[in-house]
Amino acid sequence: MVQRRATLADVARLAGVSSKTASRVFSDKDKVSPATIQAVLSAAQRLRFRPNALARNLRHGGAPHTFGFVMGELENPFYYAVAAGIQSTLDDHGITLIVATTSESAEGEQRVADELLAQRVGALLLIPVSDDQAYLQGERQLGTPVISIDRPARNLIADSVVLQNREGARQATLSLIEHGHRRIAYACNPASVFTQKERLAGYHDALQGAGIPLDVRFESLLDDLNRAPEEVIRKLLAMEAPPTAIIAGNNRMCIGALRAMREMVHPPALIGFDDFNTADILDVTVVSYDAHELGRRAAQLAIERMVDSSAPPIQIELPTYLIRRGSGERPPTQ
Amino acid sequence: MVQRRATLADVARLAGVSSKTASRVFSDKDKVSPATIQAVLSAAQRLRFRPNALARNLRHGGAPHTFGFVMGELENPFYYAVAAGIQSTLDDHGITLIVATTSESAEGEQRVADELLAQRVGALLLIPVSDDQAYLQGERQLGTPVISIDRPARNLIADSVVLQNREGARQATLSLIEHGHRRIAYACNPASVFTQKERLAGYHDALQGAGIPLDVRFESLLDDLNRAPEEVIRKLLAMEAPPTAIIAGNNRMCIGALRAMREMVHPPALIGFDDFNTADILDVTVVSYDAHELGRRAAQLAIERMVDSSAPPIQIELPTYLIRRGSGERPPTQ
DNA sequence: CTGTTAGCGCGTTCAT
DNA sequence: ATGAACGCGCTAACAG
Repeated sequence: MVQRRATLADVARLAGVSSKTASRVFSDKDKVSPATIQAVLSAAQRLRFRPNALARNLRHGGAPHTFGFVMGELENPFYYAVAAGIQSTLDDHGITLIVATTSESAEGEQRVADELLAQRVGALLLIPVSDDQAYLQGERQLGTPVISIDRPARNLIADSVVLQNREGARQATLSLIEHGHRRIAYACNPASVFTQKERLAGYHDALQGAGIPLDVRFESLLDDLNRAPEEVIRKLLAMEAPPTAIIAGNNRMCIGALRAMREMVHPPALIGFDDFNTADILDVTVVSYDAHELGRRAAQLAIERMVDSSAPPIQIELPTYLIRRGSGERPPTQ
Repeated sequence: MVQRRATLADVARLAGVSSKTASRVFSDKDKVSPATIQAVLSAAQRLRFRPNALARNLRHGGAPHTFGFVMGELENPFYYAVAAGIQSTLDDHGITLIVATTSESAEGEQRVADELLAQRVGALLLIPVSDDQAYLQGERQLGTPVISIDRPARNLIADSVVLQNREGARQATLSLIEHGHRRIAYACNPASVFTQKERLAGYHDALQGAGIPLDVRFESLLDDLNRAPEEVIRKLLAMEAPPTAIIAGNNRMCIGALRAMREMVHPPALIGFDDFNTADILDVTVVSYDAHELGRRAAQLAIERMVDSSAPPIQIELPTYLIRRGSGERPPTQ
């Protein structure tokens, strides 16, 4: 039998007090006599009372101590580190984080963001997957902080916390050049997203600075979504005058590269973007960064915006670090 | 300037209709004339109206099309896969998933679970970290489905979806025995959680079945939370008459083992529990399973329970598979 | 320290 | 096809 859920009024009745007094027990504990508190609490327990946050937040005009986080790619460890970073900062401020996830589609993003905003969360953090966040414009103007993580929001004035993608890729490329490479390929997939465009630009910067012409053949495979990462790398290495060094634009591509190079006697040099679990064991040189910090900074920004939502939007850029483990320091094989 | 947020009444006024008519546009679209719909929608847009889910759900007595998921360990890739599995099933049913994360503490679990329930989610999925879920008892009796994932709930009658941990560990151990090992260690940390106890039992089953006595020295390091995984393995291998094979009870321990064995000429055999990203590249034999499926089944169960909450609780067990990649097939070195 | 009144924004009666 | 009034559960304001 589904029994009716107990309300504050029920609890109050059982405890022999007014509903407001009962209410106070769950918020303003201070101003209630100990005896009354006891009576109310035991009544609540008997009735299995659980405060209705919906009603409470409705009354309060929102849920300012709950932040929402929209996460697109559920399978990417990087984003969990971001989530953990957000979490840790919010924990210190007594703010609850609710994460709404989607299966990585533009509509999905908007749907869950709308859902969170409909709950009147105090602030919204998101990793954009759609290329248009205009739908959040109104919300921001109503004072809800919106913070974009990893990529800037598009068609929306919002704060953002991103990586120094361009500089990171430039340094990786430079390091390869210093180790004698001249045929260097950048591989990624998809290539059309912000982070990849930036990294690609950094790669170009370095080549140009060293007077190395772009080899357009190497770019022919960019953004080939139909091909598995491993295969993209194989194709690159099967060219004549193949690259002697490869920069993998993300985690997945890097691991694909490792698979492709598994049985090669003289594998090309490899630098990955994004550190990973076993990179040290596999001696993989990577462009690393503090994903936790990305989340922490975003959360801090959101909290600051709660106080002063009219401040001009800012963009924070976090540094990257080249971690040399061997794979990126191999000299050219020919 | 923080302007007041528009309500349905404001929209109705601007559109020149009653608030109920405006309301219908956002729910019962069918029974409103197209012209009115247009008028209301454009008014809504002008005012940047966003429906207040708090009010709506309050009226409805809950948010049945939103499920909550309590996830403890944010850093464990296994749980992302579970989350993704849940998501994919809920997507098919138009249900939104909100994930509340905790910093892996018992109080954290209860706090976020309470928060979710206070939002009156339709169902609660959780990976227990606390060893007592009695606090959810009342909720389940009120008809909210509670599904426990990876570990059964304790002191709570609830459905659960778990792995065949014991059988998986038994098979791994058996395989090692068949390859000639007799000094086999099981390493994990923490060891006090359900999954590890089960796996340890499976390991014991296999040893006993083969008439191999337990070597208590190998168990002395179980649950040594002060020691990093890598160090636990080092300690094991530094014993006299060390194990010739190791079963790592989870991901972290397995990677720790790989680190510890990195420079060994004749590393012991190794089987890990939980598959991971680069296990194929590192030739690591693992006990694998379908983490996605774990999430999907849990979500299905929750949906079924929404319809019939009085059905007796069931426990689903998902199989594990030994994936032989080399590390587990090495013969004993002495 | 405690009770009364009113209303948060919406949707469910009933009417028309 | 549309509208009026009431109430979901809770708390801010004001008593007392």
